[in-house]
Amino acid sequence: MDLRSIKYFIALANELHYWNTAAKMNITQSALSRQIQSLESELNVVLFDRNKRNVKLTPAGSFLKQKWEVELNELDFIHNFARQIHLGERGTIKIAHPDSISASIMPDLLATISSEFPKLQIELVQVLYENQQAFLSNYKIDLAITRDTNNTSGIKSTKIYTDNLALVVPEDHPYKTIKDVSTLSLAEQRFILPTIDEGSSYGLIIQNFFKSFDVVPEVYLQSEFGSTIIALVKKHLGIAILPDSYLHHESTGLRFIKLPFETDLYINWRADDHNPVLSNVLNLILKKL
Amino acid sequence: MDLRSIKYFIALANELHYWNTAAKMNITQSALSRQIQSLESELNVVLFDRNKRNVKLTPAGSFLKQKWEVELNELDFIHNFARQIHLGERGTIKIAHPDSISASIMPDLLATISSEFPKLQIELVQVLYENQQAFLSNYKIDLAITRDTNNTSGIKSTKIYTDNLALVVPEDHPYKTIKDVSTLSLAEQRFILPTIDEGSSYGLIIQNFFKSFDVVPEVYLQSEFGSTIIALVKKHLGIAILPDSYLHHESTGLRFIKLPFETDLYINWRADDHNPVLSNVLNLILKKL
DNA sequence: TTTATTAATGATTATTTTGCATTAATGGAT
DNA sequence: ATCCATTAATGCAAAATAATCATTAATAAA
Repeated sequence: MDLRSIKYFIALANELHYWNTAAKMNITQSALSRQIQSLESELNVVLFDRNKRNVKLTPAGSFLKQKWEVELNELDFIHNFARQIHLGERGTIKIAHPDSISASIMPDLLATISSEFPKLQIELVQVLYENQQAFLSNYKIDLAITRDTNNTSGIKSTKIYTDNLALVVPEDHPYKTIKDVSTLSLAEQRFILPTIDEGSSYGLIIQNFFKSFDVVPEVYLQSEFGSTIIALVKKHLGIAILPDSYLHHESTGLRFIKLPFETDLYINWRADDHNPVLSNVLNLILKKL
Repeated sequence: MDLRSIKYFIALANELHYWNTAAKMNITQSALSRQIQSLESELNVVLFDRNKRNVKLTPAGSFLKQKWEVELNELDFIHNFARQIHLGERGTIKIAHPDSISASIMPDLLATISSEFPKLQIELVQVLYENQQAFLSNYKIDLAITRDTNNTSGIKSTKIYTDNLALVVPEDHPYKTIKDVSTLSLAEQRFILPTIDEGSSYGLIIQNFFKSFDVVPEVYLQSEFGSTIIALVKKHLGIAILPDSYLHHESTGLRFIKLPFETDLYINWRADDHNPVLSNVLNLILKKL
């Protein structure tokens, strides 16, 4: 049963006149007549009471007109919706991102995405470093923003941002600029550092910093979460090394001393993910870069 | 867009294999492939992610599968329902009937109809005599049971029942049988009679009764509704003449004296009404007669 | 590297739909 | 009553659409 013939039927049910309806539908009266006939024979329902002069809906026809109008509308809506999904304008995307950028580049990024695709639902997730890759592979997240490149096959990565490392100290700390930092004084500091995983390139950069001063830091506290680290520094429990982007967080009572070491931000996604939502968002991010 | 191709789509979405699906649907793989392609191009939505080896639903395809399954079910239900209406098994019929038969032949009639067409909805209406014809013509009722034949063009009538008139008196009334009734005593009675309309054949019969006794009755109360009349007779406010079928009503405290005058029952319907529900019901009634 | 599997596609055939011309029924006008 | 205009159905030919068969091309597995 063709939806087109149902549309013809509804038009005829409104006009109750074959010639007029056929004209409106841009077909001949003959074609319309046969369309209705085939509908009737397919349904085994007489739709119109008609003689050579008059056309009138039967009770069954009147019932079907009512119902079909609703159904056609519904289908129309569904098809439009599907088209939006196809175009990547609808749907959901789950993005994991590190805490450090939640106040700096994330707000910009989200604003851009949602102004370009206002119907898109974005879910933000904080995922522990060790789980990120698995979550991506298992479709628990669609996009991961990380400070490490991903070497897994099936996952693609691109660098999207670079920021400096900064030494984070309380406002009353003797370190005012980079020039105050020396091997001697560094060795006396107590450090609060992120949990550094084996082979993490982010961890490597931090190690490089210490190596450049030929110091092995006293690390007495570790946390995965930057906001925790910041709170601890504020309470004079130590000093920290964090990406510069934390400056965007609430940072009164703290001093960020920019260091000549850079840390990169990458986005990671499944190479074989053809979800149009993802490619749209990806394109947008890469275009903005 | 053909519903058949949507069914193919759903089958393929379940199988995710063209050859198997084509076999199940009794078409060739080539035909199925082209059906899906034409669906996709008509919708402007890619339904499956596929290469020469694998078939997988796209997000839009998966959405459509869900939605279309529901819609197809709905349509199926609608079409079946329409078929039943067509066959006159479903739908509604509105029947007007006089009060007098609501306890005698109506229950039988309704039982017959609803056992034959259990899905039929029957609406019973009490319509004032003067409105009956107009209501029928204006499609407010489909079937009118009356005590008068209908002379309007476009309305068909058939007699379905005949019953006797009866004199209705309180149990303690001196009239015990027809033999007690005389011109002299009749003239002393106070009568409660139905509102008698100009040209009503039912009214004519009642007039004939009085004429046969050469009496002009004292009518001091008139009511359209038999049950009201009966209540009044019970309270000794007068005596009445009613169709015998009122005997089936609650009638303790009353005596029905059968009179040698008959009143007929007719059914009336629109001559041009092709509603299958009506013709079914009509056939049933006429067959039972 | 070879083989088996499998979706797509070109060419042909079959089916369905359409348009044109005509027919037959019917309501209204004379 | 009769004729006329209107209008839905229909026979036939043409056009459009869909199906089949045979083949191709990609690819996962042996």
